[in-house]
Amino acid sequence: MAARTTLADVATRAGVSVSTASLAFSGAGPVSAATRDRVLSAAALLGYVGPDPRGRSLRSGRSGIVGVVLEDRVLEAFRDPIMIAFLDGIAAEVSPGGRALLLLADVGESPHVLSTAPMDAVILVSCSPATTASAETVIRRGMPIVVLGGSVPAELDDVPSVTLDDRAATATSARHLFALGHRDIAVVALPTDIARRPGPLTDERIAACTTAVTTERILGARDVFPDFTGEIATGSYVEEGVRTGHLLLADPSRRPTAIIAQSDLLAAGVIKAATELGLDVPGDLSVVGFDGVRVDHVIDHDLTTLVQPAAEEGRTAGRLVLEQLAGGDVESVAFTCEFHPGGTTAPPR
Amino acid sequence: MAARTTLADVATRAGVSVSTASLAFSGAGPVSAATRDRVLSAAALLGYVGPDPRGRSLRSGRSGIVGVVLEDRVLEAFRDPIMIAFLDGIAAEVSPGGRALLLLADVGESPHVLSTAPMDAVILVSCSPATTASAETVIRRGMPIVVLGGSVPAELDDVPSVTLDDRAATATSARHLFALGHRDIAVVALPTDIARRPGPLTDERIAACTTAVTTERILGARDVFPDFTGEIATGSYVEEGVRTGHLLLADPSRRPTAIIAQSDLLAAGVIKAATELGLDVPGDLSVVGFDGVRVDHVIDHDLTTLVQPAAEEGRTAGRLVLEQLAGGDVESVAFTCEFHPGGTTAPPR
DNA sequence: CTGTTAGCGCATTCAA
DNA sequence: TTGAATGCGCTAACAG
Repeated sequence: MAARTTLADVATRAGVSVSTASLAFSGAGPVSAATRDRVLSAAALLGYVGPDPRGRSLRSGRSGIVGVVLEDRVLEAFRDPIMIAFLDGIAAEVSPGGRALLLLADVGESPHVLSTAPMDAVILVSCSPATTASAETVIRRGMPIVVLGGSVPAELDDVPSVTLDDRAATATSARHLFALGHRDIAVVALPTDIARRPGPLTDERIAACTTAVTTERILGARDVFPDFTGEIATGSYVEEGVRTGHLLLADPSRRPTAIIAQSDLLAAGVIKAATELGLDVPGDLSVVGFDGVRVDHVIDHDLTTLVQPAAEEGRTAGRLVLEQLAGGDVESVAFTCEFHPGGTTAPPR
Repeated sequence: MAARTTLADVATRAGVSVSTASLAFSGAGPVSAATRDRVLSAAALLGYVGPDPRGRSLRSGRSGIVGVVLEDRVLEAFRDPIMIAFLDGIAAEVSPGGRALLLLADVGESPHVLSTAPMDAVILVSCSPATTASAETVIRRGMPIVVLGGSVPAELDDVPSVTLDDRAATATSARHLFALGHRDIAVVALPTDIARRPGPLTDERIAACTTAVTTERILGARDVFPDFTGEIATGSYVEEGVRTGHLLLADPSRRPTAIIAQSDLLAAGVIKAATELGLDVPGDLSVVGFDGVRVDHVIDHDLTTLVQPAAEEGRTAGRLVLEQLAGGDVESVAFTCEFHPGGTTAPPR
């Protein structure tokens, strides 16, 4: 590994000073076309690709990197298309500035990276108390933070965030079911704690819930149906919808007429479970989802759901980061879900 | 934004020299427990999180970042679970060392990042000629590279890679179909060029194919069936399988008895198309896939397919990177697919 | 328009 | 076991 050629080498070769060479590359200052050409061709000759980011970032104080913190490991996090849409939105907003995304997945496993990784700012995606703890590290580093995804944990109240009207939105779909005549519903909930323990959705579990999104969506259902049963899933996966669906639908004598699933993947799973049990959706069972992810590959229904503008949320999170990096003051942004009445809800038999 | 506290501040506060403070943090050198404690508590007092990565990386020459280059933008790239598995494998291998992944998606759009992003090494995932062009930049930067995913484009022959026996594997599933008695098959191919143009799979298109994976898998089918028709998909998506499936199955008089899909998602789509046309799989049509991704949410079949060890490939790519960073010489690794005989193939009617 | 001068924050020599 | 000095590669002031 030969010694890397540096800007100084290029400058010498071109017969100019280092600072001039620097300006020639950054294009920031006034450099005559002739000198720039000389510098650039000298660089080409020496195989110099451009200023070393290490020196540059030490000097400028900027790395051009935006960290994206995910609670889960990659494999789990990206099973839910909503995550991919978030990330895509962030990338779309941030990349044009020449910035790149540092993926910090499963941060609970190695919290150390948060204090050692070179970044200019951080976006916390769908965080729970587990990640908010490590978020303090980031704050101490003096870096801008934005929280993205669903509701914001109370601990991060003062951090700019991109949120969703989880409660109101869920209440909308609940009212839709109520208006259709449903009185006996069940909820398939997202995880309520970091351990992702499954189990019946009891008042105790609800009270102990540490995941803001889950709580809010439960409250939205409560706003319309004061009383309902439910099951807690271990994550937003189709097979968890199938599992919980079977639990809720197995006993015909205690079978709800409608199920509110807290994600589209869970809803798709519930519908599959219902079909397996010989139930017709929406004839025998109404199902609503949440997210507005397209699940038509999975089920042959047009799912009644709440569409969240995931890509737009991602972009907004990116924008809030950029604005903070530009020195601006930033306000949280709240998005609204749009109710999509599909073909999976109908009056109860 | 107050001036950041530096290691020097901490050292002063602790009444030691900067170098001692440095040692106290890195733990590399001999420091008495007493002094280390003094340094650490001084740091805590000042809210010092740890050495600034900028200074550290300039000095050490290492950023602790591994770049992952994806051809597509995030939204498209991660629609295929195989990509997620790759990334998860890479992260699993690389994270324990405190390293993080820099996601460089849709690099064609902003090739500049490749020469400006702080990285120690780069993994090119499923690259085509489009990305190999920009790979030269990385090579000129003197950074280790590993190519991951499918077959390697000829241009990157000399770069260490993690490959798959695409051709031999496809030949295996083709022989399976042949042994069942199929003589009239069709292929649903992955994109053949960067533009992802769809269309019939003609000899011209095959000859002009710039995607190594696609070519290899076509050749594998050719090894058994010298002659077949086919359609080119615009990507590894279920709906593309549906679309191409309809094209291939619409005309009953020219309907193949079996379809080789170059990915499981495409295969799932083909099966959906067949079902929509009232065909029974495998009764009226046999279908094989490729990848070994679990698509049982999408179709109610146990897909006959070729299982590639995606997570293992990702891990290996990560390992090859780490070994190169450690100064080691590295050999390419070739993986083998395992044929999984599922329930979507049977003798033709 | 170009050159000179200073560090950015840290890890690593080498001495003490 | 600790401290003093040095420079990693670059950019931003300022002076010319």
